[in-house]
Amino acid sequence: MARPKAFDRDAALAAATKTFATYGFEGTSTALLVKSMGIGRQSLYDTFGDKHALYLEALQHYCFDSVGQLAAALQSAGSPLARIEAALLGFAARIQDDTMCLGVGSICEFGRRDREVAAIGKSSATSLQNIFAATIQRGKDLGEIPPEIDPKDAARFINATFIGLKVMARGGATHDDLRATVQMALRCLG
Amino acid sequence: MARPKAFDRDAALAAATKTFATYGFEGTSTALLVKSMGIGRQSLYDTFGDKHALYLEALQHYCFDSVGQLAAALQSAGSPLARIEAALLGFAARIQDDTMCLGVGSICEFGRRDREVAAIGKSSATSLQNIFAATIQRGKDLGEIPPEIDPKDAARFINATFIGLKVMARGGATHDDLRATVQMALRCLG
DNA sequence: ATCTTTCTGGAACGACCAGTCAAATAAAGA
DNA sequence: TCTTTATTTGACTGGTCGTTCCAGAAAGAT
Repeated sequence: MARPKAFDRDAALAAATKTFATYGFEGTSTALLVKSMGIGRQSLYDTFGDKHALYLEALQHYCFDSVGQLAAALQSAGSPLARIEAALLGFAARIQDDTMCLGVGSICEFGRRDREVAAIGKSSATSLQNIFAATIQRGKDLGEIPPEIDPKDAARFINATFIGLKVMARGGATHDDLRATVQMALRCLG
Repeated sequence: MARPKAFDRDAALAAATKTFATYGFEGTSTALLVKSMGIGRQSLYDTFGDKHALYLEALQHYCFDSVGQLAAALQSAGSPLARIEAALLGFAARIQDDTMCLGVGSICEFGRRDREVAAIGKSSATSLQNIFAATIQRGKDLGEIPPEIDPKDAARFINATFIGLKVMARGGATHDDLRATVQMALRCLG
């Protein structure tokens, strides 16, 4: 073994994630990445491959983390409806410092052109909707949510509203606007 | 007066709009614009200024048209709820040929960094939500929508879901998925 | 038909892009 | 301490970016 890396790989990846989330893939130059990650150019290429590979890894990592955090928030004890409300609002609040949700950003920027990006997006959307569906099922079991609601449809709908919230937050919507929107969405489940 | 332009300005602008909607601002090169618009390089710069000015004009035009079309669809006679459903589905269906809604795309790509882009987005979102609110008010008057619904909140919520639908369509959601999602959203108003 | 004004198309510009190379540096093992 | 191996640093590459210049072509006005 020889000289170890002088930077924290995870921290560098997190910085890249934030930069990509703010400026998009095409809007982020390698010079900006090098600067925001605080590492040398060659270190970037040695450690992460190239710009596209770095983007994929950032996206993968971001989606995995986000779904995990939302799962934790949704699966904790308490009223399922209240959990959903808190999870959506908590997440949307993080957008407001001018960074987009990288998952939504990647879909908007690439659509289905980039197969790898699309696969990550599709897979994490499925995971997230499964978690929403489980929470909704729990709400049905508890009698909070009426039995005629199909958990899969409702989960997809909640995800759609969630995406809309993130875009609105990116556009500068106030926290009050977001909260009122979430409360309207939850009416459907009540 | 001298030689008239050999191309249709509106058609060229429409082509640019489609290209921007597909690849985003940063993802669209002037070479691609020249090709997709079917005009010469110099004609582009003489007629539209520069790439950014062309983007702004395309965005403005697109938002104006879209809001107008949605207004027409929403204000036509018939059940307000059915009008909303048809308007949302009709619009989302147009996304599927791998072009994004340019309005949503611009917010996702730029956030609030570009003041002019943000202003267009904000203004057309307000217009659209006013139209939704009027339609919802009409639904209340007709007794289709319960009186405790606040039209402004409901309109913002419908817009959020609408944005989510467009992103999902861009990501490859099926028409059935979109329809089920719209129907869930309309439950909130019923 | 000629003039004048505009449009057109191709070549060219400097700036910046993503990515590479090689010399210099630093840490671990002998 | 000396070798080995990896990381770092910064200069550098070919290519593409948005934009402009220029010469030629075309159509209304005279």
